[in-house]
Amino acid sequence: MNAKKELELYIEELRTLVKKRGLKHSSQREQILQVLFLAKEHLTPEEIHQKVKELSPGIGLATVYRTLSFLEKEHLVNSISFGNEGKKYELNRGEHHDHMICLECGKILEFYDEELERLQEVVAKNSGFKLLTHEMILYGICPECQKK
Amino acid sequence: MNAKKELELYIEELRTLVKKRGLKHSSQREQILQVLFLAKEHLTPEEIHQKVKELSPGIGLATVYRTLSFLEKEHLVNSISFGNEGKKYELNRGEHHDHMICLECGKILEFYDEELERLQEVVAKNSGFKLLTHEMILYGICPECQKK
DNA sequence: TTATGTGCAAACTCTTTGCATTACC
DNA sequence: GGTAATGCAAAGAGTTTGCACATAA
Repeated sequence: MNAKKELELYIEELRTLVKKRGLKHSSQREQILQVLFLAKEHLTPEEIHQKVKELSPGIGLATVYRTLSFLEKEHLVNSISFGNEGKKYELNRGEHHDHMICLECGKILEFYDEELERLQEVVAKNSGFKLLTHEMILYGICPECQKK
Repeated sequence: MNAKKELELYIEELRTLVKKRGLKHSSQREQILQVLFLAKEHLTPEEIHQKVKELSPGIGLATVYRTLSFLEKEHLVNSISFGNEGKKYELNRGEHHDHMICLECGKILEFYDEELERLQEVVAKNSGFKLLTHEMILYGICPECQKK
């Protein structure tokens, strides 16, 4: 499937969802989704605002925040926060993953390990805790920065 | 070892550290450490400020922030942040653990699982990532809230 | 005595909210 | 036409910073 078609699927999902909630569609929300779709990395609200302004010059930062809250609540995007550096957002592409963050260059790597996921379930169950979601961040030095 | 003696050890550690850095001791820092020592749960800077004011009524919130930064940098305390709810601090009692947070009541449970720790090392190594530390938070519903 | 720590207030950053206006259905 | 979404500006919350004064060494 090519990227354009894939993007259309996400937008379709957004339209369906908006309708289901009795809300109205807006080009701003669609464009924010598009920016997240095209992003190769995790973006801050501010960065998203900058990029969306190329499509809708007049868009306000508040709209970005409102849209991100909505999209996150509806699980179309995920956020990751670390330290005091604020939240960063990424499109929820359906495949759960966790993150490694390089303390040297700030790069965010993604990973997924089935065994780790399974063990978390076990640990939670052993405490009588009903696991809904989790966040695992490994901090360290990425391969490139180690070479330096 | 009784609690009083244990606290004195932490304070001694603080004094040593302060000296090593060429800094000066202060009663405020000592009392913030004491509040963290006595705390049964993770505290926000604001909560710490409230509690320390019982010992030093005139202490300023800025001092709490400055001290927490210092203590965290020196690994005498750990912080945990989730969502937009700001950071919470706990005394570093030397035993690493991770957290489960109840999305219903906000309670923070601690846990430690050797196998999970080991697997994280493996996963990082497989990516050529040099693991230094990590943060794992399981979100869900605690046993008490499930009963309701 | 001299450099560090503190308290206070102002400044800053990130995020949310109120309101008049615009856009969707 | 009626309701939700937007843009703007102001307000909030949390945290940091500058500066004069207090305090430890």
